[in-house]
Amino acid sequence: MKHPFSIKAELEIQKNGECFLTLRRVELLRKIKSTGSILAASKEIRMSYQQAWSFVEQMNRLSPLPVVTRKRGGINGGGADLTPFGANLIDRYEKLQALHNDYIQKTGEAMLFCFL
Amino acid sequence: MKHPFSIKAELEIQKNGECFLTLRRVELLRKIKSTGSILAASKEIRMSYQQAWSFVEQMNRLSPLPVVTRKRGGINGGGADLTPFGANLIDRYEKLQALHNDYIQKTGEAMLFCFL
DNA sequence: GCACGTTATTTGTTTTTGTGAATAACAAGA
DNA sequence: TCTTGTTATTCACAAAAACAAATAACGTGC
Repeated sequence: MKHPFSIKAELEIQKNGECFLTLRRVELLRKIKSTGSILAASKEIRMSYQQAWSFVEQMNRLSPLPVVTRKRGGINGGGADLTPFGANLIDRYEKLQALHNDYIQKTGEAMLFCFL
Repeated sequence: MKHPFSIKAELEIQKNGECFLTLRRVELLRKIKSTGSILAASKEIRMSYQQAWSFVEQMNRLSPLPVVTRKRGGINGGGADLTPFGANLIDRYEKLQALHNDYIQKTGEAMLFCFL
């Protein structure tokens, strides 16, 4: 039997105080990788295309190297994909997130103690 | 310091998915303790009284024990103060926050690596 | 009873944020 | 040239959150 309290802490990577990477954005990147399209990715994770596009735009702008490559027109109307740098990025983020979850889970007990 | 990237992660304590405690709320609680008034506290941290009041209301509602005691009317028109439980709460939160900041600082390096 | 200052509550406005729809731009292939 | 499906862009609307102001409720001291 546990108390109904829990601790949440989402990682956010910033550049100059501007948001660069979050869990939601990594989710988007993962879908872009698997679908090859910003439009398809946004639909799958229930995000408006415009927001998905602006996230990609912002990440590319803040990043020292491009995260997503995009092309329009062509064989299938165009598409998008991750750069190797972008793929590396989500790997690192997910590992860090996993470590962080463990940490929160463990140290959070000390806090949640007082609710028993 | 080299690259302009940084990692942020704010602790949020929830009950049944509802927000119970955040850094901002602890800040409010601290000011309530020092001023003895929700109104004065809200002014000092530049938060509207209504928001401060609703935060206090929500925290008290979610907490197993009251966090803030309030009275209206009386000698100085009324006032508010922390319960011992509430005071204990901000102590724990701040310690946890400090530990967490250390952790983020340390493990974040592994992530920020790839921006060099 | 009246003044005082805070809590408590309501109402309307503003600001922010996200969304949906519509459209242009694009480049390959038929 | 025409079709196709995506990226890129704009605009108006919707939903949510924050805010300001006004007002009632309260209890102590005068």
